[in-house]
Amino acid sequence: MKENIGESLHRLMHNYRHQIRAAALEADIAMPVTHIRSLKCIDKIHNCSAKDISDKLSLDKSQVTRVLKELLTKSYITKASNPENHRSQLLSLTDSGREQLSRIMMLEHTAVERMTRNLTDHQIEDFIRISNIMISDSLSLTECDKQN
Amino acid sequence: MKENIGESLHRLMHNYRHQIRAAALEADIAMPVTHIRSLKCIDKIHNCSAKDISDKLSLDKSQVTRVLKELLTKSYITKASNPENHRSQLLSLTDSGREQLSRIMMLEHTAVERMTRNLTDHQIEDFIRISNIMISDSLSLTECDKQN
DNA sequence: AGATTTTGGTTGATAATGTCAACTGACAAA
DNA sequence: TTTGTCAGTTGACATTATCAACCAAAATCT
Repeated sequence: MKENIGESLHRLMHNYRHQIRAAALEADIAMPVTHIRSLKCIDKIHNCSAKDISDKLSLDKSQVTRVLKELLTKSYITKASNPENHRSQLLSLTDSGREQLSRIMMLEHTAVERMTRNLTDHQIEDFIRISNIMISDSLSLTECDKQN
Repeated sequence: MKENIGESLHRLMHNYRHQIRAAALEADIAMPVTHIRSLKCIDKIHNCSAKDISDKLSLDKSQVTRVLKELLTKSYITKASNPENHRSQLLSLTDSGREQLSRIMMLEHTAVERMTRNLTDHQIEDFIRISNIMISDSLSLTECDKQN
């Protein structure tokens, strides 16, 4: 039974991305999922840094650098140097970024709503809880990885 | 709460792949996850065709063609023309493919075992059941897509 | 203080995965 | 026989992931 977890994950992931992407296209918003996730992260974390994104989203630092570069050129975010620490940088959404994000959030919400329409709130909570247990179990094994 | 499903999925997926890949590397088996999944599919489905793989794994046909080509050159599988239908092809594992797969399955098993070590069997079943509901819910919305 | 290490971020290179459209040959329906 | 569908292939490209080398700021050590 356990052996099926991998396949379930793959298929679920695939469908989830597909939903999000399709919804975005329908609304004439063309943005890769990674960019969306990054925007959300910047919105959520006050004075967010690239490191924060890399940590929260499990993305490689280099990937983050590139995503941020694109978000910058599209003027969805701004980058300010941190007076407290000149290594890091303070990221924040511009008005247009915030606006874009809120449109995306609505789309995502309806997509998730569809995907979960046959689930009870209880099941959804279970699902997230179980996911988080598995995530932290995997992480506790890779703590030797200084990467990311 | 529901909004977190996406992030949970991403992180879980990322960690799962990482585990599998790390385990494979440790055992000197270098094979992309998609190839592994395809091998498993061919092993599971008797007289498997490329279409079967595309369907079961939610992979694009073109992706499947390329994966099969590589598996062929590595002699993990064989391709025979179907006497019943000259459009499709019968895929099957070679001895070396079968051997490789069984080694991988052991690795994956321990990886999954680790990831789920703090979960009860009941929780795992729940997780898979809920996943499958979400998958079929998404699929029922994209049935207009003739692609894949 | 000066030397060393760590940290946050950047760049380059490349692998793996996903998506789309055009195309072939075999088959099916009309 | 024409037309349409199906399984698979190919080309082109976008997105995501991984790794190593690198820089400058900051923390640590001695």
